[in-house]
Amino acid sequence: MNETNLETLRHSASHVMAQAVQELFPGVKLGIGPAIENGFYYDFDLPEQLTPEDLVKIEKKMKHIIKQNHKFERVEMKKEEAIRLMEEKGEKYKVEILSELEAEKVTLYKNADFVDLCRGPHVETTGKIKAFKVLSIAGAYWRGIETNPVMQRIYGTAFEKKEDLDKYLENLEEAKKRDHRKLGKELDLFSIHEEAGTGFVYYHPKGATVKNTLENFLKEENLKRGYELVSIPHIAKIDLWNTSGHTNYYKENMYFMQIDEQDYVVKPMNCPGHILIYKRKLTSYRDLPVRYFELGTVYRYEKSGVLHGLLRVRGFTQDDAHIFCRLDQLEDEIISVLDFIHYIMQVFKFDYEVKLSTRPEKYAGTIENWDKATAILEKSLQDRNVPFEVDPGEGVFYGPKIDVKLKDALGRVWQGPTVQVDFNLPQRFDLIYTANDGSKQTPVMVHRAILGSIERFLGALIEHYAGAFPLWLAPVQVSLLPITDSHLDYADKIAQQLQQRGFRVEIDKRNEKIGAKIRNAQLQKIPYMLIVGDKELESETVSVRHRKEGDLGTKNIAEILDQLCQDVDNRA
RNA sequence: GCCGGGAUAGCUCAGUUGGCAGAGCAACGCAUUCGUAAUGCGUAGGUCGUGGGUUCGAUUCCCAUUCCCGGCUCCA
Repeated sequence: MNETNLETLRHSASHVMAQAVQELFPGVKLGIGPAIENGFYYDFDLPEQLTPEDLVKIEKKMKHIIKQNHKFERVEMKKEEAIRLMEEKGEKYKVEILSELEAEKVTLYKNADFVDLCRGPHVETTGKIKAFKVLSIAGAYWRGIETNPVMQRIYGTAFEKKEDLDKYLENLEEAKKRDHRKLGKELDLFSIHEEAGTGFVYYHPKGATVKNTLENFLKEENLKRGYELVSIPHIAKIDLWNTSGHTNYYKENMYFMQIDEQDYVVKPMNCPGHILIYKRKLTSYRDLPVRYFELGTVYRYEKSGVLHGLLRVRGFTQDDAHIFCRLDQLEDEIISVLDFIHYIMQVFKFDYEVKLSTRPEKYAGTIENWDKATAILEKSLQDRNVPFEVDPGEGVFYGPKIDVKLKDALGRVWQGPTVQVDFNLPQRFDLIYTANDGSKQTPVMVHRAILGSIERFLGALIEHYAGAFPLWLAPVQVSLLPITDSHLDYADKIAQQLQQRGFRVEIDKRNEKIGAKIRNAQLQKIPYMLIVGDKELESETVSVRHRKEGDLGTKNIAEILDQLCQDVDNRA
């Protein structure tokens, strides 16, 4: 079944659901019921609050309707006539939609006694809907506008075949198991504390190890590519943010404080800081491009309801860089950022999709510059044979951008790297460089982040790997499992040898049987377990067990070190 | 921020129609010294998220508040 048909099927299912709800709860007012990416929903205005039990009833009723195999009939009528019909039925939301339609004639779809305003198309009969499930209830503003009344939205999904539905439901289960908040607790990675403030992350030793490993990796990769490390304070006087314009268009997200009758801001972004560093001296055209990199921690106030584990927080660290260059250098810079992104993404085995966002209605700078920059972004993508889609008008007001969406092991999509051209800040801060003719010119600025926020990326990584980090990232890389207490000294000796080579090692010294120690190490998703008993002690070896491959047999120290080094090098 | 649901031991959860608070895992102790996913016995652990109210008595009912969960809106 192709996508259009699946959409039709799901949309038809949403009609059936609305019909079921209407039969079960007379007096319900209908909102809208579209097909969405993984299913469909329908919004209802109901005096009583729906419960999970109601969902079961609704699903039953739907099955009944489907069994009766009603025909979906297309009815065309004049708009006024349709408005009258919906007014009679008391469907005020439908009337609202209809009166905003410009067409003279509208279509309605009818199955049995149920009529709904709808563009269609639909499957021929309700009986065509075979594999479906009602999933959940949630509140949703009418037409998505915050000031509108809240409706009850019921989500469901439908597939052509039962196998597809089952697979989807299994996928949902798998996603639940991989939830980074659950794994974060189970693997002792991080916590968020009520008394310290929601949205602020505390990394435990293991989580901090992963974060630190990621950060070191990024630093090295940035240095390799000609970026220079900078570092800026977390607080700056409000004047800086007045110049940058943030106090204007970003103030809802900023933390303010007053000290000695001076207003200060906790930085929500790093760019103004990097700009001050650029401005410390006169820059020659020969010095460009200047590339400043920082693991910059920023603080942004986010509405309480949007916070979500590591994925949406109030304090986070960006792998942020700002490139100051001449317009004629822009293309090369963009291309090398694209290569950089590609390299990093394949390290983590993420597939990705690319979007090019163009000029929005409100914008800073000249149209000529916008067109030039957009053309350069486009050309760079073509140059590297990166397939991309254009998101018209989705650029930031200060310049066009390239957004990269990561696809994880379950096929879910995450916001990833971003590359943004900026004409606005160089002007606001009067950035200049001296051109070869001695004139003062304004450089172009590029904002880019590869991982985006370390917090969000780490959250995505946990789910991508289901908590089983590859060896180079694993907080504990090797667990030594002595068979009995008499092997503790030997385990210590091996551990020291591995530690000296830079590996993160742990010894399970508990008075437990080997089965229990293995189980614990497996649950902690530790890549390598080294079992040591009498045999190993005598022969100066270890028994190697890999968390995925199981028993790998006996190896001597040189062999296991070799294997570990290989895995780290391959980032396997 | 908005709508709805929640908060009980370190973790996962049960429970009280208002009357001394429960299990498994983890921790600790003792025994056991064991070969590839859980050895046995015992000990300790709680202002039942926080603040008010109703009541002879509140973990339970009511109100407020904080935080969490599912969405909406917004976003890295």
